[in-house]
Amino acid sequence: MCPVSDLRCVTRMVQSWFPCRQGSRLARKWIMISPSAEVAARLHAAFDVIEAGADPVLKPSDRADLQANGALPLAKRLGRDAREVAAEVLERLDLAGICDQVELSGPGFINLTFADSYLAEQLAAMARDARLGIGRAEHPETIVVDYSAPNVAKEMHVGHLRTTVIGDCLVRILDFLGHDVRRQNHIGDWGTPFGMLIEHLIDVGEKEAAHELSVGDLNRFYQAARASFEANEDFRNRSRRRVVLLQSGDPETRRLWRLLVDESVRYFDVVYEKLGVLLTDDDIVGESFYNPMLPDVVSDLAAKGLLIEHEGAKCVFPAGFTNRKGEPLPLIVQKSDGGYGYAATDLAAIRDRVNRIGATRLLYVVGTPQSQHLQMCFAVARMAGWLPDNVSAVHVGFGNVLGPDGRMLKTRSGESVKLVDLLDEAIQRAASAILSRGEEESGGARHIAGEGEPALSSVARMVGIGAVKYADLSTDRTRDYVFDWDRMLAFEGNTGPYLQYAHARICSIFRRGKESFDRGAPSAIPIPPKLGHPQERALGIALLRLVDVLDETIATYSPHKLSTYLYSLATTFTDFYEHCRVLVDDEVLRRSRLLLSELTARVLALGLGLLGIEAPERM
RNA sequence: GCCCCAGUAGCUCAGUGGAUAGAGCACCGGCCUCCGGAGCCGGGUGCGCAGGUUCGAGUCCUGCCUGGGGCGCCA
Repeated sequence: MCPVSDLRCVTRMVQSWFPCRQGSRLARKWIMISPSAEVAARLHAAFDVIEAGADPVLKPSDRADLQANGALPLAKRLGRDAREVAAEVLERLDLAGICDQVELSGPGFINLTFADSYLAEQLAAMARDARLGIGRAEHPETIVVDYSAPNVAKEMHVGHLRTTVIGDCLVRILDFLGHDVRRQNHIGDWGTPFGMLIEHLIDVGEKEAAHELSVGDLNRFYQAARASFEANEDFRNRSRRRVVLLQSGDPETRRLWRLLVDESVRYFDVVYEKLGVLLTDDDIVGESFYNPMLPDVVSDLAAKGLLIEHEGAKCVFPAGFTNRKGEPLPLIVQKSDGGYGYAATDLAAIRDRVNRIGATRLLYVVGTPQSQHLQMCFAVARMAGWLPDNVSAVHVGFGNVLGPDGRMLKTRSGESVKLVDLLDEAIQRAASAILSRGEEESGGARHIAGEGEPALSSVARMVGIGAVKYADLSTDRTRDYVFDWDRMLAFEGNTGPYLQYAHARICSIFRRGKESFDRGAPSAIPIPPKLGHPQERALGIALLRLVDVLDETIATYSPHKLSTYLYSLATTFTDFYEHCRVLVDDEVLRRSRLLLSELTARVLALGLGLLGIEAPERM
């Protein structure tokens, strides 16, 4: 199996592209800008002389720009003095033109300070590149991302928020890094509930049912079906017969089923559109798609001798899973009544994704409660040979969305919150936040007021949806997080609106200075910026971390690492902005600072874009 | 009972085995004639508990405590 760190191709590429004294290999189709990776490559070379493959343990430092701690563990292994080993590394270390200070400190730390000229050149190169120095993967993978997965004829609720937002973010980043990303929306469009739903559809009338479903009144439809099922013996019998008809392919039943699916999908599209995610109808590969493959899944498992019949059910017992009595825990593939469990569908999906799609990596953006189920499916798929060693499967799990009371977010009446209601409230709250800022002396709405009502509603949508997404993507996905309107919509702190505002303010500097830039194109002023002030230098270094941050973000599928970086970049820019006036008379200095400002805006716009958040130029 | 996840400042959260654990919010006191206040400076006995590994532990290991979740035919 590929380790997760395989996606850390970015750093590895840099290391292989910038080896010592092999500058000719720089002539590549695209560039990759990462000063720390450059330094790492040279440190590796120096450490290799002492012990091949020794890790320099390079980190950002508060005592210099970078620090290499690798001499300490290496000295320990060799039974030598750490300062002595570090000194030997320094003798072999060639950082000419890159660092102008390299010093040995403490018990064996190596502190490294970049030469301003090097940083300035790297920033100019970053500005020249439409992709801001982010290269494409040398060996692109085909990566399936399974996310969102709502159920037909059931409301999309707050529980679908995280999978959809996180999954979409990972898709955007992987795609940007040059991988072949395949979105898979595994909707719940099959199973016994459809007998009940189709019978209810018949009772209500097709036209009325289609209307209810397409406008998003899914809860009422589902609950009414459920109520009939529980209250009415005749309805129950009809429903059961209908399930049999559906599974046997009865044309009229299939037509009614298709009606349910199509109307639901139409509604999902409305929600996706509002949320601003990439998912389209082409990404829908529902459970029904795998239905014809299930018998083959079972027979193949049987042929491989993995299937064990237990209490009438056909099961596989992967090693390492036990139940509450300590007995082996089965993955039930076929139920005792002959029906297929969802495990069978998941196994069929793995086979399909590996064989038909040709995936080398499978990501499942699914809540942590499903962890055991997915691990069992992966284990069985490996036993069956459906998941070869060169294909990895990863559960990208996430925690719950909690209300202010610290419990799962619910409405006052205790129902789950409709996702579409939540999004509408976000947009409405954003609009009033923007308007109330406009009433203050120098606040925001007047800056877009001239563009009329559509501009306000457009910005409100970007800010409101962005706030919800950012709140979700700015904390470690494995933890639960508390949903708090006031905090996520604040223009201060680590929030979406703050970052959007930072971006808009930089755009404002350009407007005032009668300057402009194109966020998706090479800069018009790709000059090496002056880094004489500490704040200019700090901003430059922050900008040059972008590639490393994306690398770290995708290595653990943790969007919050990108969020944290963007926030720190914005605060670093604020410090620069306070100390270094951009629109000065000195033309050289003005262009230099405009370049730093432009790069910051472009990094913010790109980073927010990768999170699935839009960055308006005015707000 | 077994397994998984989480526990860091009053609150919400960062924190690659490295040197003195950081932000934001809230609170108090000062400051700023300035590109849209994105403000600035000062004010804190915080890593659930106890062991262990290590030159070095918020981070790794073991046990416990607390909270959430999962544990055979729903998906």
